[in-house]
Amino acid sequence: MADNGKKLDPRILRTRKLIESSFLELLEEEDFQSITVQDITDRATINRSTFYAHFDDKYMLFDHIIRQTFMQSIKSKVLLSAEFSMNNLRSLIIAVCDYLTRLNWQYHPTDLQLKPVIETQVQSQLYKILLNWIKPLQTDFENLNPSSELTASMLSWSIYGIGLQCSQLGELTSVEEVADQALDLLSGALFSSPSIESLEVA
Amino acid sequence: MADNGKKLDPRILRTRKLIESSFLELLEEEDFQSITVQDITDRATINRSTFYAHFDDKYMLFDHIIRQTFMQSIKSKVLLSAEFSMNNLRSLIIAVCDYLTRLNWQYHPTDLQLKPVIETQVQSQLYKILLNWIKPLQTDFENLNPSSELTASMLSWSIYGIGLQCSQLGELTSVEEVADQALDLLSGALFSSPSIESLEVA
DNA sequence: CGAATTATGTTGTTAAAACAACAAAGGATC
DNA sequence: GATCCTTTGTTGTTTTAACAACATAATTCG
Repeated sequence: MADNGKKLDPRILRTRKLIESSFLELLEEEDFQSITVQDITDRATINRSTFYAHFDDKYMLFDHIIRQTFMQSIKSKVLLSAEFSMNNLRSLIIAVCDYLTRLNWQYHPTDLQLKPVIETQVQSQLYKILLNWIKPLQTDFENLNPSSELTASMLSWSIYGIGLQCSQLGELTSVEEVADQALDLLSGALFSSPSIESLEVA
Repeated sequence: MADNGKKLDPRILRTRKLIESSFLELLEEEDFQSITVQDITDRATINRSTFYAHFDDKYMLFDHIIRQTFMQSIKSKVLLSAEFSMNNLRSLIIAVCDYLTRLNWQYHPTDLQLKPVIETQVQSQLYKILLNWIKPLQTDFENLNPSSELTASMLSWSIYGIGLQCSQLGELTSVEEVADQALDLLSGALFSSPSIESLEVA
């Protein structure tokens, strides 16, 4: 999605992968704050200054990691090239719940400042996915309300909220159950929209 | 032993390790002849021409790998810094048998031309080890017969022969049993030597 | 056999990583 | 608060790896 078309030097790819995997390993061992850039580069067997040629700092690295792991996780469970449908929306919701639940288990709750980073990345990626789904439906009815952008924005935040709720409930409630309840609410809102009212559940 | 005291560039170490591990992986999947330099460098995520900056060709790489894995295996089972004794000699014989037996299982018998490479490396490494053990014993009796060099040479070839025998017998015979039989023969020969006749079994 | 493909080894140029050294910010300790 | 020590981020230079292009074996295959 944000992939550069250029052929990247293999050394760049290797170095980035080394940084990413080292960082992910370290995150499972200790909390974010106590990890130094030197720790990361030591494990990656690269020079510290090389790190700064790829990332501004460890916060930017975390930002990148969240975007990457999120998209990776979503791609394995949802067909992003697909069209907008209640079934696809359901898959997306469940995938987001899964991802955020895993994060909740994995990272120490001491790293409170990481939440906004996760929030921003997850929401903005969801927005892009949803807009790609919704946009084609609206081409025949240009300039109608609500706009694709507004719908995508509201949906992305809703789904993020669902995922957050899900991750806080933990394993107590079934993810599918929560997703279906949320879908009921969303369908009511969506079917009042003139451009996507033809999408009743099959 | 043959380690260079210089601090090597981390990139060199990383590249070599990548080449070595890729090559070892490929050797478990297919036979030596069918492996190309490109195959190795593809898996190692390095450029083909970089390979030639480190090794002349894949034969030299194999040579290096044998030396490396042999010494690694021996070091884990025998104290190379120790002095010459029947017990240490026994450990060494068993370690060589183990190594050659594993090789026999691991590599395809189609690669017949690899045997001389293995032979040369194993024998020459054994020679170095034995000479380091024997040399100190002879300092008091310089220029006596047989020389340390001759003793080390004969012993190294003997042990290589034992290992070869062992690897051909396979799992049928106990390695320890073969080693003890060989030790009986060797002790007879060694105790006629004036410089190491004081080494009777404890 | 002869042509086509594939693998090998080499070279000169370009891009990336290593390194050392630095100033400055942050934390810990007394 | 002053001091020490660690971490951060930056810079200029050197070394290594990538790349492309080439000539030349070695294989495959019609």
